[in-house]
Amino acid sequence: MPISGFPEVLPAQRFAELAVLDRLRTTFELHGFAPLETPAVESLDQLTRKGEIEKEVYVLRRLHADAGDDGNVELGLHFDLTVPFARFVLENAGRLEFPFRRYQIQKVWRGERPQQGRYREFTQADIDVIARDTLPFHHDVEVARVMAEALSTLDFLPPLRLQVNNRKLIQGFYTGLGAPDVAAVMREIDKLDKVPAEVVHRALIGTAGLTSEQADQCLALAQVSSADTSFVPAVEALGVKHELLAEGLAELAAVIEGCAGITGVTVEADLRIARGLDYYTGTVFETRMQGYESLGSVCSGGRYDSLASDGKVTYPGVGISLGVTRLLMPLFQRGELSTSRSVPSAVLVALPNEDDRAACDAIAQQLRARGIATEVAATPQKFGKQIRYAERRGIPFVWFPGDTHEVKDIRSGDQAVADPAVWTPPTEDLHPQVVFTEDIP
RNA sequence: GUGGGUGUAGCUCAGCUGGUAGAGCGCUGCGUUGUGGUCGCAGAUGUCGCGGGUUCGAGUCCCGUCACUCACCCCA
Repeated sequence: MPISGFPEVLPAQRFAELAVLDRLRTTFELHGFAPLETPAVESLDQLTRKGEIEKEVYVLRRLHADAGDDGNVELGLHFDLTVPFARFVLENAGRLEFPFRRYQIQKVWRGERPQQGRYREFTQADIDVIARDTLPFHHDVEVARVMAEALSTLDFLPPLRLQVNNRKLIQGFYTGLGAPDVAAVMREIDKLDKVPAEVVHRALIGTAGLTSEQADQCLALAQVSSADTSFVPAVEALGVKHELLAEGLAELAAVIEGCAGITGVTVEADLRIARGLDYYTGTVFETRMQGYESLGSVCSGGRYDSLASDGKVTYPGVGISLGVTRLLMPLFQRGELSTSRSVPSAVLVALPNEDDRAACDAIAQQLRARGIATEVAATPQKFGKQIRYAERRGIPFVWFPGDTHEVKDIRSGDQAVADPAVWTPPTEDLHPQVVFTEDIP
């Protein structure tokens, strides 16, 4: 049994995961994002630079470390890809062309207690755009759009909703309303997922120091959501006025408009999204998967104006991070996502006799040369056994060598004469196909 | 870190107030002597998580421990 929180991915599942990674990569690169890989290990200084001691970091240590030579450089495994990226940007600022756009798909580690959808080792796929001094707002739109497009290529997943909000908008709203502690209001509003509105209402009065009317207003704002820009008049109707609010509204509207026309993924403004107390300063993202709401967000991010700074120059950025493991493992566990077969082979060449192995290998080579994944039967068992071997693994075709070759589609039972120099399986059988099975009775 | 739940065959689980360990699925073989799936017949597999205690006797009761799992916290 694998160690809890360190998922083990079986072949059929791994095919699905690789398909996801391929599509993400393709989309990211189509939009000009450059690949980057940073080390799994960073100095503890770097990892905790933002004072985020909250995150449980796995530290790295040699089993046989010399007692005397304690080399007091403390190392840890990275817990996300944004912090290492910020370090990378600062170190390479002189060599980079800004705005710098990169994608990064890597494992990260967090020493938390694992549970459904929460792992200690998992894969994240991040895209970020970072600039020197100032980063034009249209990159917020770009990042949202690229991730939404990437997600829409994952057509075998349950429906996804990319929910967008803007910290300026809610901050401006709460400030314009006269809230004494804006951060406290956000913290309480963030609990609306799990706590009934009445409880949040009481907390807004008790903990965040609002009047009952102000609390009503905050809850009213949190209820606003729309997949188009109709949220703008809805917010304005609440009657609160503030410069930041107006700015945030305009930005959020721009993101929603910029994502218009994307199909397969719902992109909507949802004014309850707050993203805790992170480094986000404007646009914020969260993503939920239908039927898997309890997982929380599977893809989050936002605008951070001051994540990276060397004291003189500040590098503002905007990014979004997809939790590939969180997205896929729960689907695997419920048996809703799998692959048409557990091996790459599209063809099994039957082996009549051990003496025929060389001839069978030659047939396999002919097929492989044309891109058809092929294996030769391991032992010259009865053909019934060899067919069953293929069936168990989901291999769709069994090849019978002879004076006239024959190939059998073991799903239909159809068998026909074939020439290894020209025969090709249907395109959909060439590679394992990712399949989403609605639900199992 | 805090608080619940669960550990029995490869998998899903049953096993009552203690009395020598079970089902379904899967697996292997045969029927079907070189073309699978259906069907029939036969067969194999367990340190009952681990350690201790109570008892004539513990899968069952008690204590400890480990693992898994769920919730809180936090988040992908």
